[in-house]
Amino acid sequence: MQSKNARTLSFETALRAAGVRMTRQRRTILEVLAESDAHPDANQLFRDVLARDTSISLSTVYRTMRILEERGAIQRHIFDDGRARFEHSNREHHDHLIDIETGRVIEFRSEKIEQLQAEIAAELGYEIVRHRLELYGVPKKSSARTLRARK
Amino acid sequence: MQSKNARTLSFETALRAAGVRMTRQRRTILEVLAESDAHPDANQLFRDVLARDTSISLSTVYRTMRILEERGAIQRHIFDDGRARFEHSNREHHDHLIDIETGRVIEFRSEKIEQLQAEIAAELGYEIVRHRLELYGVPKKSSARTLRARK
DNA sequence: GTTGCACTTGCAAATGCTTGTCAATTTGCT
DNA sequence: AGCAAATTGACAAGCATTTGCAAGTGCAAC
Repeated sequence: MQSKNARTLSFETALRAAGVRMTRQRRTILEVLAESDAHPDANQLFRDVLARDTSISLSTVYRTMRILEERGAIQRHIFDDGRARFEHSNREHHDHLIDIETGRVIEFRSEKIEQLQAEIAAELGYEIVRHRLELYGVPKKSSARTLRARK
Repeated sequence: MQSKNARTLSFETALRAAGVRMTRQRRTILEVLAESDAHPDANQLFRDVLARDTSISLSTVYRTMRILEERGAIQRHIFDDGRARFEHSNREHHDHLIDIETGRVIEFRSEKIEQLQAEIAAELGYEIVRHRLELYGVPKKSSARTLRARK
């Protein structure tokens, strides 16, 4: 509770410093986004936000997302379904593994892959500005992990 | 010339075997796609195709792309501009490096990265069905490659 | 080569997500 | 409190892509 507020507040402070006015709508949207550990799309976010404040429009959700993205406060991901999904920026960089069957999004990070990417780009004469790595998969029936978990 | 026809023909044969009727429109679209070494989007493809046959509609391009994708004959990529781009499947798997400044798409392949991806997925209890890896970058001013090229 | 019918096509209208317009409201500064 | 500028909600518009439908075409069987 306390930590959640702290997280939201620091978020607000940073945005205020960047010249973003704190409106009731934005505060609510930020709260919802801060508490969500998923990767909601605009509509999902809109619905979640509506549960707390019935006077927020979808336009505002989109506008807020755009502003937050420009300020670097959030990140926009577009997976294979074509819709934009949002998540906080104030966390470590990571890539995504998407469960094709359920749509669940799992985050992961691999230093090795990051490094290899940089090497490959360098070989091609490029410097990476950003990248996108998404793995689409299905749960393994009999992975080592599953077997271990069964014991 | 000869090889181009051969490529297009084998393409046709395979599709016919898969139960796809060969219409004038589809043949033209396939030809254009087979000759293109770029990653055209629907509109670009449409324009290229129009140059050979004025009686082909954009709908047909889209419909054909969908059918070819379902048959595994082509692959669909959606980069950061949000539009779908198409390319032949009858080539080795590869990933993409996109030049942010020019939009140029460079293909590359890394066995190591492929392997790492599989390992990561396995650790998370998943099996990869497909993946998407895109590097967005800018040309390096002074890479080893550039220096070498200057000599 | 003709026939028949399911498959295709072009066109226009519809879709789904996202952005733009604008009058009315709200924010943050003084 | 008072005001300029930023923000909002409602709705229209934009864009890539898909779909409904009437007319046209490929191709397997005759």
